[in-house]
Amino acid sequence: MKKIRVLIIDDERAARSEIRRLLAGYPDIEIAGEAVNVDDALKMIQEQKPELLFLDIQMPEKSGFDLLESLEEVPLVIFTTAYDQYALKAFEVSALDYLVKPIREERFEKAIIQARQRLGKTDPTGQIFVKDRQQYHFIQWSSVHLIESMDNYARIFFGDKNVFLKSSLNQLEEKLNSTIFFRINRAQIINRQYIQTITTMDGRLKITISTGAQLEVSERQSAKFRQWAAGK
DNA sequence: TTGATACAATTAACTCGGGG
DNA sequence: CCCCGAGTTAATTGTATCAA
Repeated sequence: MKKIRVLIIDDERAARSEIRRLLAGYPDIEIAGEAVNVDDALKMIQEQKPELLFLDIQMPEKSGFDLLESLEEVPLVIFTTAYDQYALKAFEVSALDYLVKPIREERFEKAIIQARQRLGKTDPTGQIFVKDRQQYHFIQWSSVHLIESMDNYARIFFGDKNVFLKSSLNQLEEKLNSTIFFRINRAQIINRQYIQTITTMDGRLKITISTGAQLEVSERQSAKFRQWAAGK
């Protein structure tokens, strides 16, 4: 069985060893390391590429949220916090799970089971963590149907929401899985899994995505799009 | 020192028309 | 359907500026 590699991030020694102790009962989980602050965690994540984080939210200097925001690829996250669930709800974060300290064993097991399930489902696109105004979002790339350029930023549409990301379309295009995402013109990237209909009006391709939005593919990209669509 | 904002320069992408 | 060229548009990047 493939082991799940986890990283424990907490400024308090006691909290880290508590998680270590709880994890001892799970042979399929391997502790890739411990970090005591966000900067250390950043380094370790880049080196170790853990699949799961146990992340404390409140830490001196930078918070757990700050850490996630600065990551290009965000692993699964189980927040560990002294806040109660209701206080956390205020953040509107939809994490894999929250564990409120002190952590009960049954509760911990539940979280682990969820993590196993999520890791079992292969999600090829991964997720990002974005703050938009007062809201934090975990965004699965697979849930993103449209990305539009807005000045130097990108507006990412997912579900019925959208957020700004401090990144240009070019940068996103490079990093995104090109088998799923396609640049239909210089201002828009679409997720091809959300394409509903493709029509052609005097040579121009028009795509309707599942939100009902009608998008025009530029002439140049139309040619590439045909190739790409044929490629699969 | 950082971060946000503004503007100008660059350049890729765009449209349109004309031919294979 | 595809390619080419000329002229236009706008996304992106770099530089400057100002506030915290």
